[in-house]
Amino acid sequence: MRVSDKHSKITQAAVKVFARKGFFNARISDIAKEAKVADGTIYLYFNNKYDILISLFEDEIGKIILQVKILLEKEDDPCKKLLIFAKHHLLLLEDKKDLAEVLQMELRQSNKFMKEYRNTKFIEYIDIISAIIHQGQDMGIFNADISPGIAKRAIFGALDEMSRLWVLDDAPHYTIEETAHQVCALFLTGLKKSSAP
Amino acid sequence: MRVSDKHSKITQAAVKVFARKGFFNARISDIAKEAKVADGTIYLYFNNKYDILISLFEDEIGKIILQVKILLEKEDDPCKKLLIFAKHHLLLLEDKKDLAEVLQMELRQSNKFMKEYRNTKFIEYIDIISAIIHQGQDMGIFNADISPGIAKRAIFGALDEMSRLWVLDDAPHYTIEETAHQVCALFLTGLKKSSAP
DNA sequence: ATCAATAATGAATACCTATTCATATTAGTA
DNA sequence: TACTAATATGAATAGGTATTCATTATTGAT
Repeated sequence: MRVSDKHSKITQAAVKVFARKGFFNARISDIAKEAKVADGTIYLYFNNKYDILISLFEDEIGKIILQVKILLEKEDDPCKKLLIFAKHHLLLLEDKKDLAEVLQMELRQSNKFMKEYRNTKFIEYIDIISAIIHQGQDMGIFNADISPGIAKRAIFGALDEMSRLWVLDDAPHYTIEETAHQVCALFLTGLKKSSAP
Repeated sequence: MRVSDKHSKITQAAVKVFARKGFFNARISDIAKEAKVADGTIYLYFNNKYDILISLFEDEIGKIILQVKILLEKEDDPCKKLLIFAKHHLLLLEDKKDLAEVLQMELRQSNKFMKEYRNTKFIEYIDIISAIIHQGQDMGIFNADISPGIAKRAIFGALDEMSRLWVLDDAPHYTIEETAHQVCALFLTGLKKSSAP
């Protein structure tokens, strides 16, 4: 078995265990059992428990960034780009529920206790949104007095809160498609009725 | 010293300690020391460590709900109501940073591992937003095809993500006032330039 | 001042788990 | 096949902490 296979086996196991029990309640032995390796083996591939979480995050969000950037390349309209981003973000919950839960709940919290970890991957991810907004503003489609720095956070926060709804709730009330459309409509045209009916 | 004083002393100490170290890294003895009581005393007022967190949440969010509802009572315009809510939400970070951090980071995570805890206080809090949206729709000011159930989550998520920015980042780039206005503008009028200039 | 409650204490208990490392297994090579 | 280096093992280590409870202090009524 190639080295990378075992590394990835442990990562995948960790995703499952962290999703099920949370980072702090997860035991190294749980992860080892799930990955079908000995406890000690984990320390041949990771420095410590935190390192598993960080490493997992870097790897997985890296993949997500690549995927969504490829999808966005093909599109020019910033409105449609936003919809693509929203759908892709929400789709993670359908495709990789465990991973979505870990990114949602665990990573964010751990951030706080690892100030040294600057989490550049996360910044790279949300900067995809601000790039879309900038483009829309440059094209004259989007309102120029919206701050992309605030809007990117607001949009990410909104999408992420929708995700949390699904993570916590076993019976989702809306489909991903529907939710993505609603959230985009909200951010694109706003709550207020357009003054010219 | 009245019973309720000690209960509240422990709660306040727990807020500080949870904010500083996080729920899982916080020790009962840390809380006891901060509250200037013996470790065992805590168990006269709370069943266990989780109970401190839950209890703290119920008490504090209860107060917040009361406060914001009083503020909203005096206002009729749903747009202004939204701004009041947004400001009030963000203001918590200025007024009670520790509490804001705990509500932000700790509680949410713990939720998942306490499925039996339905967190009705949180629901009550975000339902304030959907009530505002409903009102705006009834008054014919807000677009009727926006789902208040989705919009309440999106707006809460956006505000909460802005909060997280401040919790994690020591040097905030925007003021609360500015952020509240930007977020409200985003949700009220949207990114797109109005088609009738 | 005396006496029950009532409240508070903090050392002891009882249990848990990340990490290490001496040992064993496997893979690669000649 | 024999040998070496690279991998893997899992029991033992070393450290940690939520909770309990026998004891002590406080309170308030008589």
